[in-house]
Amino acid sequence: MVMTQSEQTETISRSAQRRQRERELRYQTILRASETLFASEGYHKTSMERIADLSEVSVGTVYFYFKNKEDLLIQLLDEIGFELRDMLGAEFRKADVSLNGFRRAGKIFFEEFCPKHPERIAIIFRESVGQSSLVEDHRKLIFDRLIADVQNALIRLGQNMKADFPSALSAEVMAVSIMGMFERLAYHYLIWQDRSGELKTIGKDAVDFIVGGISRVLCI
Amino acid sequence: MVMTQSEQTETISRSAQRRQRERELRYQTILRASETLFASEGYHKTSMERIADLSEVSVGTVYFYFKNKEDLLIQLLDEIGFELRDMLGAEFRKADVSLNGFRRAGKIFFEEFCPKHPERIAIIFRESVGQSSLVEDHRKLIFDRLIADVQNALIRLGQNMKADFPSALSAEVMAVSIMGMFERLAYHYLIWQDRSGELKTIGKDAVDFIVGGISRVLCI
Amino acid sequence: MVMTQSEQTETISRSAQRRQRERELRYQTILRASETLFASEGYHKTSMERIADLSEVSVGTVYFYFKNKEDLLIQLLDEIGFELRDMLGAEFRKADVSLNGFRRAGKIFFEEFCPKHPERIAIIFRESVGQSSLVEDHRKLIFDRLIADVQNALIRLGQNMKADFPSALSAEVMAVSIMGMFERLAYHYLIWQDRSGELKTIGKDAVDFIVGGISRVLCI
Amino acid sequence: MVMTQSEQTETISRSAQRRQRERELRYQTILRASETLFASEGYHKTSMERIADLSEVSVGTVYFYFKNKEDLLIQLLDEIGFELRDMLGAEFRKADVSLNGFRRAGKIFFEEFCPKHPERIAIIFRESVGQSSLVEDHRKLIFDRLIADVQNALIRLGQNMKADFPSALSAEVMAVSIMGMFERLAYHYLIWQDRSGELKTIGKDAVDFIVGGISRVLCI
DNA sequence: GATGAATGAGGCTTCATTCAT
DNA sequence: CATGAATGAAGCCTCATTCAT
Repeated sequence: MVMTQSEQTETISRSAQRRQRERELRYQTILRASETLFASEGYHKTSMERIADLSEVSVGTVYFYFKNKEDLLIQLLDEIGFELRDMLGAEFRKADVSLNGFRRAGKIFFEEFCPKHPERIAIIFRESVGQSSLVEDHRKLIFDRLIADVQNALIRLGQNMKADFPSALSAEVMAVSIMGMFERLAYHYLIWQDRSGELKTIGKDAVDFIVGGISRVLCI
Repeated sequence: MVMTQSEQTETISRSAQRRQRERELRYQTILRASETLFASEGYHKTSMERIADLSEVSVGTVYFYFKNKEDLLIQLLDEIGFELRDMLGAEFRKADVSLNGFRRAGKIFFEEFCPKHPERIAIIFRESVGQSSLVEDHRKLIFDRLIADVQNALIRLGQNMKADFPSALSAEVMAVSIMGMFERLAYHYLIWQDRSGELKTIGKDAVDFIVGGISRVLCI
Repeated sequence: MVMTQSEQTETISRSAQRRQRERELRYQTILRASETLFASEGYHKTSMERIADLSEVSVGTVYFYFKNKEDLLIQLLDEIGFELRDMLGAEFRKADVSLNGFRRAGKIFFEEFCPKHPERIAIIFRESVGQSSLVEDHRKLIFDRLIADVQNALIRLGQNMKADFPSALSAEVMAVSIMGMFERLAYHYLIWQDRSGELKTIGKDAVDFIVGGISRVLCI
Repeated sequence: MVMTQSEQTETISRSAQRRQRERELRYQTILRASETLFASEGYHKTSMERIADLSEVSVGTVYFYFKNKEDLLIQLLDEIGFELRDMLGAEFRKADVSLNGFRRAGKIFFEEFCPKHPERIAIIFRESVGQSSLVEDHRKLIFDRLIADVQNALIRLGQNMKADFPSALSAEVMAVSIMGMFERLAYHYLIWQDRSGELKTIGKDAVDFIVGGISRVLCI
C-alpha cells in the first residue's frame, strides 16, 4: 500500500487521536468503577483488585492510570468538588445577588445534583471523611471554596440591601451553616433514608429556612 | 490468722468491691485511651496494641473488656451520643418550649461541649463516619434521637404559637438542618481551623441564624 | 493445690524464665533460617514466606521478632561482624603485637572461621553487598572496625620495631589491603570454588605474602 | 525524481550505513544510561522505565537492543572486564615480566581507571555482586582471567629470577590476593569515602606492599 | 483476670516483560 | 524499528484477633 506524505501523517494523527481517546476512556472507566464501589462497599472494603475487575482491566493498569488507591479517591473527590462548585457556586457568583440566588442554588442541589448522583454524595460526605490527611486537605479545600462562594454572595447581598451583619463573623458562620445544612440533609434523606422522591419538598423547606434566617439576620 | 465468719465475709465483700472498682477503672482507662488515639491518629491508624500500650494493659486485657475494635468505637460513640442528648436534648425537652430553648441549646453546644471535648467532636463527626454498617447504625440512631428532640420542640413551639408549618416535612427538615449546622460549624472551627476562642461569637451568630429562620418560617 | 508465697514466686519466675528462653530460641531459629536461605538462594530470591516456613512459624511471627526483611539481614550482618572482630580483632589487639599476631589472625580466619561458616562468608561478602544504604552502612562499619584493628596493630608494630612507614597512609592502605585479601581469598576458594580442603595452605601462603609485604615496607 | 541504478544503490547503502550508525548509537546510549543509573541508584532500584527515560527511548526499544535487564548488567560487566584486562592484563602479559610490571599495573589501575570510571568500580564491585547466577558467572570469568594474568606474570617472574614458590598454590594465592587488594582499596577510597585525590599515594603504598610481599616470598 | 506471643488472611504495590499498533 | 499501554505474578507487610499459660 502506497500513501502520500499527507495521508500518512493523517493516519498517524488519527491513530494517535484514537489512542488518546482510549486512554481517556480507560481512565474514566476505572474512575467510574471506583466511584460505584467506594459508594456501595465503602472505601476501605474496596480492594484494588475489585476495582480492576469491575473496570475489566488488570491491577497493573489501574496503577498505570492512578498513583495509588488514595489517588483514586482524591481524583473522585476533586471531580465532585469541581462539579458542585460549578453548579452551586455559579448561582452564588452571579451578578444579581439576591435571595433568589440562594433559592436557585438550593433547587439545583436538591433537585438536580442529589437525585442524579447519590454515589457522589456518599463519597464526599461519607467515604472521604477521616481517611488520610491528604484526602482531608482536598476535602477542606472543596468546602472552603464553596463556603467562600456563599459568604461572598451574602456580603454582596448585604451591600446591595444596605444591611449590616450582627458580627464580623456572621457572614462566614452563615455560609458554613448553609453548607452543613445541605450536607446533612443530603446524607439524611439520601443515604440514611431513601426519600429521594421527597427531595423537592425537602429542598423547598430548607431554602425557606435559609432565606428566612438570612432575611431576619439582615433585617430585610 | 483467725477470723470469724462475719469478718471473712466482710473481707471478701470488701475485696469484691475493690475488684469491681478496679474493673470499672480499667474499662474507663481503656476507653479514654481509645478516645485520645482515635481522635488524634484516626480510627484506622490506631492499632489495638497502641491502645493497650497507652492504657498500660496488655492486648488481651483490651479484648477482655471490649469485644473488638469496633466495639470500642461504638461504646465511645454511644457515650458521646448520650452526653449530647443529655445536654442538648434536655433543653429541647423542657416544658417552656420557646425560642429561648434553642438559644440555650446552642450556647451549651458551642460554649460548653465543643471547647471541653474537641476529641468527641472528632470521633462523632469524623472517625465514626463510613466505618462499618454497625457503627453507622449507632451514628444514625444518635442523630435520629437528637433530630427528634429538635423536631418535637419545633412542633410544640408551633402549637404554642398557633403557627403553621409550610409543609408536613418542614419541622423535620429544620431539625435535620439545625443538626447539620451544629456539626459542620464544630468541624470547621474546631478541627479544620483552631478557632476555639471565637466559639462564643460563632455560637451566637449561628443561633441568630436558626432563630431567625424558625421565626420567619413560622411567621412569628 | 496450695503453695506458699515463695513457691508461687518461684513458679512465676520459672515460667517467665522459660518464656524468655523460648523467645530467644525462636529468634535464633528464625535468624538461622534466614542465614541458610540468604546464603543458598540469595537475599532477594528468599521470600519472607520461605523464611517463615523453614523456621516453622507464621509470617506474622517473623515480623514479631524482626522489623522487616532488611532487619533480618542487618542482624545477621552485625552478628557476623561481631564474631569476626571477636576472633580476628582479638589477635590484633593483643599486647604482644608482632608479626606473629598477623600469622595467628590469618590462621584463625582461614582455618577456623571459613570452614566453619561458609554461609557467613557468603552473607557478608556477597548477599549484603549493594542492598540498601542502611545495610551498606552496617557493612562499612564492620569493615572500618576491622581495618582500624589491623591498622593499629601495624602502627604499634612499627613503634615496637622503631620502623617508619613510607607514607602517612601506608598503615591504613596496608590494613585495607589485608582485609581485601582475606575477603577475596575466602570468596574465591569457598564460594566460587569449593577448595575448603586447601584452606590451610591458602592461609599460610596468604600470611606469608602479608608478612613479607609488611616486613619489606617497614624494612624489618 | 529519477536516478540511475548505481545512484540508487549508493543511496540505499548510505542510508543503511546511517541506520547502522544509529543502531550503534542507540545501543551505546542505553548502555551508558544503565551504567549511570545502576551505579548511582543501584541495580535493583533502577527500573527499565528509568533507563528508557534517561536514554530518551521507549521501554520497548530497550528490549529491542537488550534481551532483558540482566543482559544490560552483563553487557556492562563484560565491557568493564574487557577494559580492565586490556589495561591491567596488558602489563602482566608484557614480555619483560619484572616487578616493574606490577608497579605499572597498579599505577594504571589507581591513577587512571579509578578516577576516570568510579561508576564502573561501583558496578563490578557492588552492583553485580550476588545478583543472578548468570551474572555471577560472568563476574567469576572476569576475575579468573585477571587472576590468571597475574598468576602467569608471577610464575614467569619466578622463572626469570630462578626463584621458587613456597607452595604449589603460592602464585595463585598471591594473584587472588592482589585482586582482592585492588578491589577493596578502590571500594574503600572511592565508594565508601571519596578520597580520589589521594589515589596516587594509595596506589603507591599498595604497590609497595605488593612488591614487598612478592620479593620476600620469592626471596629476591 | 491478665498476659503477650502467635496467627494468617488479605491488602497494596512494583516492575520486568510482552505485543498490537 | 519504535512505541507505550497492558499485564499479572510475586513480594512485603499490617494488624485484628485468639489462646495457652
